[in-house]
Amino acid sequence: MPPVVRFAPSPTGFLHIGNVHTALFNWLFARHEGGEFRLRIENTDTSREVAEATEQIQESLRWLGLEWDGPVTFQLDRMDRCREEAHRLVAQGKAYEDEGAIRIRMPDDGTTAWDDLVRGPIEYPNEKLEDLVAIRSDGRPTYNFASPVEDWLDGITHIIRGDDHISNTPKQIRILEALGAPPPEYAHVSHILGPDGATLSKRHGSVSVEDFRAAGYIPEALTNYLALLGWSYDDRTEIMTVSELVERFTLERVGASPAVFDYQKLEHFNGVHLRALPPGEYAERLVGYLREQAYEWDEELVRRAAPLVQEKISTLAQFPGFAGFLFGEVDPDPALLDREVLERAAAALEGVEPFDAEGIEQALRALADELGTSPRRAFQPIRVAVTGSKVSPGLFESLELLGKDRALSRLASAGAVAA
RNA sequence: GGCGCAUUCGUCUAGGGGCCUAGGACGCCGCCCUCUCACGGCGGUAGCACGGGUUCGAAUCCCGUAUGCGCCUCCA
Repeated sequence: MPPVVRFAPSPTGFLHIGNVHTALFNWLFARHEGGEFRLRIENTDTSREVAEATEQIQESLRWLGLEWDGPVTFQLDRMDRCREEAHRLVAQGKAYEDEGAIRIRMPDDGTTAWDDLVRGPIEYPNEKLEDLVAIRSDGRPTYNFASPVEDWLDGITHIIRGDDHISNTPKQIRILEALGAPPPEYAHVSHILGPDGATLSKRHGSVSVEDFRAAGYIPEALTNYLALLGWSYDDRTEIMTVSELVERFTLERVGASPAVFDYQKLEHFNGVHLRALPPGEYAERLVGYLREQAYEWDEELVRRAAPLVQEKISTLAQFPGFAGFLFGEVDPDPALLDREVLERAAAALEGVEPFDAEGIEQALRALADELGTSPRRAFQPIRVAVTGSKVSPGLFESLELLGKDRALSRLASAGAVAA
C-alpha cells in the first residue's frame, strides 16, 4: 500500500524555512515511494490574516515545486467530527467529562513505545501521561486530539514531523488506539537551528520562503541544500537535482541530530545551480526575478547581459550591483582613473567596427602593448570609467553591450574628472 | 525539577568493531589560471564532548557525567 503523508502548517504567517524542511522530507518520501503528499492547514480561527497566510503557504510550496495531492484540508472543517468522536469515546467509557471539557483516559502504568523511523525505539512511561483534554469547555478540540483524528480520517500512514512532537507522540498513539484507528509509523526529524544554536529567526537573516526568494535564491538550490540538513546520500554526493533527490531519498538515511543552517553554503549551492541552468532559462529567471523586485529595466538588455554574469554571481540579487552600469549612469572614483589611458582607449575604440567583444579586445590589447603596460594595469581604469567599479563582468563584452556611443561618452566624461 | 531526544573538523555530513595515522562539502589560508570579480585546478588548516567499562581491537557497543534542545497548557 502506497504511503500517505501530510504537511500540516498553522497559518500564522509566512512559511518558515524550518517548516519547509519537514515539508520537503514528507514530499521526498511520498514521491520516492509513489505515495501521496497532503496539505492540511491547521487553522483554528477565521481571521483575515489567516486567509492570506493560507494563500501564501500554498504559493510558497508551489514556487518550491512541492506539489501536494488532493484538496487542501482545513482543521476548522473537522471540528464537528472531532466532537462526535470525543462523545463516542465518552459513551465507550474511554473518555469522560470534566467541568465541561472532555478528557481521554490514559493508562497509569506500563509504557507506550514505538519504533521511530529516524530515532529507533522510543519508550515513554505511562505514569507521565495525564488524562488529556480532547475538547475544551468551549467546545473546541485541542491540537493533540484533532491532529490524530485528522491523520486517521485522511488515512495518513507515516507521520514525518519535527522532533518537538516526540513528547506528544505517546499521547497521540493512545488516542488513536482509543479511536480504534490503525497506528501510523512515526519519523521525527530534527529542527534547524541558527548559527548561535537558537531556533532560526529573522535576526539570522532570511527565514521565510519569501525572504529567500527575494534574496535571489532559486528553488533548486533551496531544496538541494535543505535536503542535506539531516539527510545524506553517501559520503560525497551533494549537488543533486530534484529528480535525483526523489530517486535517492530514504528515511533510513535521515540523521537524528539537529543541524545549523549555513547561509554561506546555501549561497554556494545557489551559485552551482544557477550556473547549471541552460543560458536561456537563466535569462528568464533573471528577468522574472527583476520583475518581482519591481525593477523596470529593459528586459531585452537583461537577457543579453545574462550570459555575462551567469558564471560570476551566486544569487539573482547580485545582478543589479554587478551589471547595473548597463542600465544607469555611473560615478567612477577619480582616484582610480587615468586620463592618458582613457583618452587613448577612446581613440582606439573609435575605429572599432563592428563594435563587438572580439574587435574591442584586439584594440585594447594593442593599446596596452603601445603603452608598454600589462593588460591588467591598462584595463583597470577603463573598467572603472565604464562600469563605475573595480569589479565587473568581462570588460570587452560589457563594452559591446553598452554600445559604442555610451562607451565613448563614459570614457570622455571619466577622462575629464581623472586625477 | 521530571520525562524524552541529541552530541564526529567553525558549519553540514560519511562512518554502524579492525578498510580510520577518520573521508567529502561549505568557510578560511596559500599557489595556479586570469582584463577585475567569479569559475576551475592544486595544496593546506581543523574533529570523534568527557569518564568508566565490554573486546585481542571502539568514532562505532554498554553505563555514567557534562552540554544543548524539546515537552510537561482547556498552545499548536
